[in-house]
Amino acid sequence: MFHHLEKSITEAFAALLEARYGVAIAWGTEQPKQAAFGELAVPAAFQLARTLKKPPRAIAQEIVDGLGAVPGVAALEIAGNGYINVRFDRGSYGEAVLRGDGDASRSSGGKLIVEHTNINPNKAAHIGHLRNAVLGDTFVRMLRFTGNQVEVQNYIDNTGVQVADVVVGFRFLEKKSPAQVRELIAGTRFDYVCWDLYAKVSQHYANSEEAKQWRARTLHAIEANEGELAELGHLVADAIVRCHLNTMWRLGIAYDVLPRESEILHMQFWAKAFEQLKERGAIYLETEGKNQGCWVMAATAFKEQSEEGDSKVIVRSNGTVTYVGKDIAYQLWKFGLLGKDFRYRRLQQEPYELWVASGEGEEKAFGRGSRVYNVIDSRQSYLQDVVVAGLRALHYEEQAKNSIHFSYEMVALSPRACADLGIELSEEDKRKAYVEVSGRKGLGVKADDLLDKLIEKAYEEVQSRNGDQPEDRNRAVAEQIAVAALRYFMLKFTRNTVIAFDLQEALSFTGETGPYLQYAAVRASKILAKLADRGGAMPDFAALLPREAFARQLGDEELWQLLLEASKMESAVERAVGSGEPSHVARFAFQLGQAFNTFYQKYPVLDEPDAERRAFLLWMTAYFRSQLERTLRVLGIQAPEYM
RNA sequence: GCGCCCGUAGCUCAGUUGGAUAGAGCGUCUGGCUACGAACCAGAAGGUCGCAUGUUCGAGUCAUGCCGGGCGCACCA
Repeated sequence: MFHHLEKSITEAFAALLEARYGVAIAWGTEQPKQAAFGELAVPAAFQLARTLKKPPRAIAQEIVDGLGAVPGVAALEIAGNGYINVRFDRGSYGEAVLRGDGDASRSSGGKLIVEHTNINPNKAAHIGHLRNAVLGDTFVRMLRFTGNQVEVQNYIDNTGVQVADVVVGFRFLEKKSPAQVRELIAGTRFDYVCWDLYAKVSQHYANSEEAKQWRARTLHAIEANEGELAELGHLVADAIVRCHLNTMWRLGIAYDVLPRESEILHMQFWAKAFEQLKERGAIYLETEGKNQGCWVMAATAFKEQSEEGDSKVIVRSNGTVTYVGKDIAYQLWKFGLLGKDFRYRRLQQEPYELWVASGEGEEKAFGRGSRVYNVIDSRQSYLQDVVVAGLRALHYEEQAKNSIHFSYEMVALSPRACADLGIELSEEDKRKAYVEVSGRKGLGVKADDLLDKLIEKAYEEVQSRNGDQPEDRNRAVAEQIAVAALRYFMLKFTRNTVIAFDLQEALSFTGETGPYLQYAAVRASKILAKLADRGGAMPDFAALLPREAFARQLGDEELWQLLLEASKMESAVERAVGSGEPSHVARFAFQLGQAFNTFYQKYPVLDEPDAERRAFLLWMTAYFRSQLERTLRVLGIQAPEYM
């Protein structure tokens, strides 16, 4: 509701400023520093003071006089040096919230594509991957909440070096046949087995020339899709993808489609992109220097300052394409610009509808987005710049502008967390503020381990408070709490903050955490449940609470502030979409939880003797619960029935 | 060397695109369960917003320069 009224007030101001001063820009509104100043502050007079050469206060007075009555506004006050503070008409505001004004989400233009997760399918997912997936999934939920059509893609690099490394481990170090690997897949935590094997292989490379040849051979076999090595590659990648999908689904994370590197390769996506790039002069064949014989893109395309002859290799001198080249082809496909498409087959084992790219199968309308968000960590910003430059060099200016690198900083481990996890650190690492996770060194926290640990801890808590409930029910609640704790922890930091992962902090259920939010929602539900227990029915709020009743009840300053906070949910999500910051939704959710807990503490709803007040407090409770649950849903957190 | 990011309370972090008296969680200290469940609430202590210039009515926020830290800058992905 808040954003609804805010918008109409902003428009009223803008119309007046336009008519009176010929200023076309709609000055934004702000939150007053103190709640006592009112609900909105308009600083327009400050900006106008410069051009009009008049004191801001005098201008503010002119604006207020000229504006007259604005619907929904009780008073306009001039404060400080020239702020115009707006006070809402509380009665009509309450009535409008009850009616549900402004709750409907608007829909916008074309389809948005969000690509996230993108984990190499060669080992278990770790906390770094979790940040990517949770950020991406939450952003998707935010976009959908604000009425956008969104397609979620999870790109699978099933033919890359990392998969090859694990195949090398199975085939050459452990001498395993495809049949034996199949047994491992069926009988073990296969992603965990590969986690260890990958670290072992990486170590082996350091002192073995022979191993490096194994790698080259394996990579070639996988790319050509021939022989036992290629078979092993498929086995490993497909099995690990399934593990990743399971891990992510535990957190409520789902995808629409899995484009795969193998199809990009075998369906000649690159060849098509290569034609375009050559044709339009986006890349050229280098004839001299260190990159002689390579097709390169000039650095001037993607760098502000670049040295003479500086360039990025797209096609190697041996004719093979680099990762960036493939990524350009893939990005073109996402916008429907490639002139080629995948076929798809449905993955039957998944609990939701999911399609995977395939050489043959059904045609589907995936891709063809109007805007593309790539959730990729900030270390790859250079490569993302090159991809965008590729589009620009092909004269796809519009699509280049709509290619958004949704970047985030890495998750590292605090030295204390390493100690907690029994990870040995070098003297150098111990002195650092944090230590980078490394799959090659096997250094990190597996996503499922962390989740299991959280569930175990949550279960103890739930069990101690709800010993009378059936065990499986408590178990389900514990899982919801663990997911909330984990997701909230990943979301509470802004994207460009390096998270120094601390196990003890991540395991905490008190303070600014997911469970805190769930607890507020549970408390709200409990009041309403208790009402039913005592034989009371939910009143007809519309009949009991006319505008005058709202005006009376909301005369209580504290209750007014609480209602105001709850009604800001929609505008909080919209602002967060605008700034591209899921953490803003998380932060709002926490404030909302705090507001409800204050309400809960101060106003005993069911014991309220006055009939109108009781109805009002009950309505507030129901409204709070609804807003809390809606916000949690955007964060991908469930509200348990009890906890 | 070049590019990007960061430096705010003891610790971990916010700060709504330049606005009014810089906030939260954790930790510390004090108080609150005869319950709509205390995974909570109320309160206290805690700040030279890295340093220095500048821009203007106004700077944690913008510019420049330093200091300190991180990450990139492959014919790897």
